[in-house]
Amino acid sequence: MSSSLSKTVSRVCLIEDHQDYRRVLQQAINSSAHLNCDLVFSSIEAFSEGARMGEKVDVVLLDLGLPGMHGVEGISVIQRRYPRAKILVLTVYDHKPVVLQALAAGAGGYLLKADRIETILRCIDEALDGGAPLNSHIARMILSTFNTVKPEKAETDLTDRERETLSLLTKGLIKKEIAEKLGVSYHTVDTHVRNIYGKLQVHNLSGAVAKAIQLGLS
Amino acid sequence: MSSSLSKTVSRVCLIEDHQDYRRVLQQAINSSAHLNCDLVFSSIEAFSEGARMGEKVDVVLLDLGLPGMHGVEGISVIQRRYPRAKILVLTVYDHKPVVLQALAAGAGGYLLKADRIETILRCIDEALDGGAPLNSHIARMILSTFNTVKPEKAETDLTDRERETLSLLTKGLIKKEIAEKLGVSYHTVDTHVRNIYGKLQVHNLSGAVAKAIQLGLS
DNA sequence: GATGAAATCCCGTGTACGCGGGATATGGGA
DNA sequence: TCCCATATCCCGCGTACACGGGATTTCATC
Repeated sequence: MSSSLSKTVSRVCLIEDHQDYRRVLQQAINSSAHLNCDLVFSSIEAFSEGARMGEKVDVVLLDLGLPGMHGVEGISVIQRRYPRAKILVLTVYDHKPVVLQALAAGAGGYLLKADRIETILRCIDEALDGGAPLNSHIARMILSTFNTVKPEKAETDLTDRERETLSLLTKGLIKKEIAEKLGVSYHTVDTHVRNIYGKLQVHNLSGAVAKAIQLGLS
Repeated sequence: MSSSLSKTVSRVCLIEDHQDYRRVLQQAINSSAHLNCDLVFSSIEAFSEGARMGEKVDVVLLDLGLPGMHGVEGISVIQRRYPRAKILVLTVYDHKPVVLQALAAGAGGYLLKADRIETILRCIDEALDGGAPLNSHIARMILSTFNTVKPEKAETDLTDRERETLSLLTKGLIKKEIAEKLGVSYHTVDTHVRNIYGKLQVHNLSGAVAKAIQLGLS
């Protein structure tokens, strides 16, 4: 019904190694009147060879788990080739580190293969409309990174002075500097640090600093 | 068609000061067979008086811009009263600080009043289903906070070996242990660490570990 | 084949740290 | 009132670290 609106047809690029899924998705996209998908690749390497700069591409659907270069690294490759395209990750991976890496790399959305085809099409439209489509569970995962600033306070029964000392350690100060800053002797700081070791179950500064930051005590 | 499924009816609480919008929304929710909305308030204060602990409430739709206590602070009030309820912000505010504050406070989703009523109903279902419904533009805003976390990748030009060494340092290992783990001599590790100091512009292990974790090199 | 970056190895010196032992003072709770 | 956690201070020993000098090998790129 909208073939006359050829000006508003958006072009989708698909990078996916599973032949069957790729074909189904491509057909579904092409059956959408305002979408066109004639650029399909099965790896980042194939994309690098086949995709030409300056082509009009609006949305790239990118699988992670590809043979060869992993998708997360591929995001920057795609961005260089198609600076104006929205890159939507479409994968089975729902593990936090991967998700956050992909988003940090510049993904404009994150969908899961468990999503229905119609949902994916709707998300493409959402991306074209300036949005950032996210699978519900991915969205929840992202929100959880905002709340989890205070995860476990059970182990964190440090005293005020210990907390203060630890905070300065995470800034790279040495004990002597901390002593001066807090207006106490080196030995005091040393004792605090020892107590911190006991409570955090570490036995050197590196470990204490690592735990401190990971527990959000910085 | 599902009034017989009364067991699966979910209860929605609505906190909104605009009378008209509140009424329209309440009616729309109640016209949904599996949703029920008989708890409506026009401010956090009214909510505090009227809402009783222990009530079955699955979703709270919360306006920000309320008279009296601002919605963002209200989130924790609601959480204390209904610890198991999902709190969905529904407002006109789309400014980044407000959004991030609300999410950090524990909001389980963020919708805009510009969204259509049907969209809002769908988002309620999404929240009930364990998801985190976000308005497209809000989602995009959140993603943008991930991209801007990577300002200086110029400093992060560590070699593979240096990265590996740094990673083990963040686990609390000492140089000797790292040497054994990597199958090299202590001196090699020592050199790597020196180079890391130069590249990260620190001069002790604590500082290196702190920078590593903060830059996401762990 | 030269260049250079990366990874590997080594020595020596001075300093900071880890930890074993202490001690004193304060303040709140049993 | 006594006890205990907290915060403060001190000594000494052995070890790990920081940093100044070196060096060789590999490997890709020019």
